[in-house]
Amino acid sequence: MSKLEEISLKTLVKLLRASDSVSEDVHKHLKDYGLTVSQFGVLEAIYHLGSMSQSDIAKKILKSEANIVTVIDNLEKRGFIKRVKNEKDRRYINIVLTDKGKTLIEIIFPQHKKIVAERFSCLSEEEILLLGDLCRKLGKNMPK
Amino acid sequence: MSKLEEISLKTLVKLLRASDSVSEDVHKHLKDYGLTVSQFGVLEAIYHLGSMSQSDIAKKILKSEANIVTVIDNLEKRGFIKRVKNEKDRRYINIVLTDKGKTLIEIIFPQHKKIVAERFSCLSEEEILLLGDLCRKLGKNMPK
DNA sequence: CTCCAATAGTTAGACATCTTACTATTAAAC
DNA sequence: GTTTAATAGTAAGATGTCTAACTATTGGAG
Repeated sequence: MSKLEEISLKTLVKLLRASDSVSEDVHKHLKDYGLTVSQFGVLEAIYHLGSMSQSDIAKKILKSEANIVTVIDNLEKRGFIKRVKNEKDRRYINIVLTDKGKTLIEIIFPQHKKIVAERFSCLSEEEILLLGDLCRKLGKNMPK
Repeated sequence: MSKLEEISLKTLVKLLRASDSVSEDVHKHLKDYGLTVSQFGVLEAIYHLGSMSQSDIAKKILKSEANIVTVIDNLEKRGFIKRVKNEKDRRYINIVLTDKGKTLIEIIFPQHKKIVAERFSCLSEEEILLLGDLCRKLGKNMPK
């Protein structure tokens, strides 16, 4: 086995495990609010970026269109978001945060920030930046 | 928002996206063989480490005990592994690779290595090692 | 020795997500 | 303009995974 293949394989395992472990830790508290990771992703996206269509959301949180329908359905049932038809192009539906949804995300997000920072505190600031940089190089369609 | 919180959040997003993107790319070819990622993980684990119990496998591939039962069921149905009762401690079941399973993994694994190395080729050797190191620091129960 | 706690595995039921096929709407080609 | 292709969203069905409750087996405390 070539050396590059070997270190790539080992790094793959570490990357996937680190990602799993971090994701589990930082999303655990969502259960207290009955939210899935995807539901939180939707609320967070429209809270920070404003209302957008379902397909935009799908791209944003990397889930299939069909799945987003279910996620939005469930958030809508609980009154955290609402669907608003776009009158200019009636194919589009804008997903809008309700007051109830805004209240919720404003409770959860500060906790989330703290938990994430805590989880990354085993790395120095330089290491966190470096890790982000390497992930950006490795990923596709990455945020800046 | 504190600076450390901010860079931690951004790095979290990059880590999860990179991991998703890489995982999708390097596991795509498994569908050609009708294998799920978990099924491949089981075959690969017992191919390289020898037969082990279901609970060992669960720890190894980071899935729940209950899920491993299903994964093993499906691999067994297709004749890639078999269950062998451990006679010394009858609570344990050893999962053993069959000849058919060995043939399969010996076809898939070399392809897998190549695909992974190819996927990491946007990074230099030093960067891959560095990424692995940072992930190891960040994760829990990480391989060396 | 007996009983209790821990461990390995299984089953049932729930849920998130995926793929595929479908409808509705818009844009583009001719 | 009419037809055709592309896009947004939905519905149906399948699958992978989870939690919780259960059985079987083993080890340890008294």
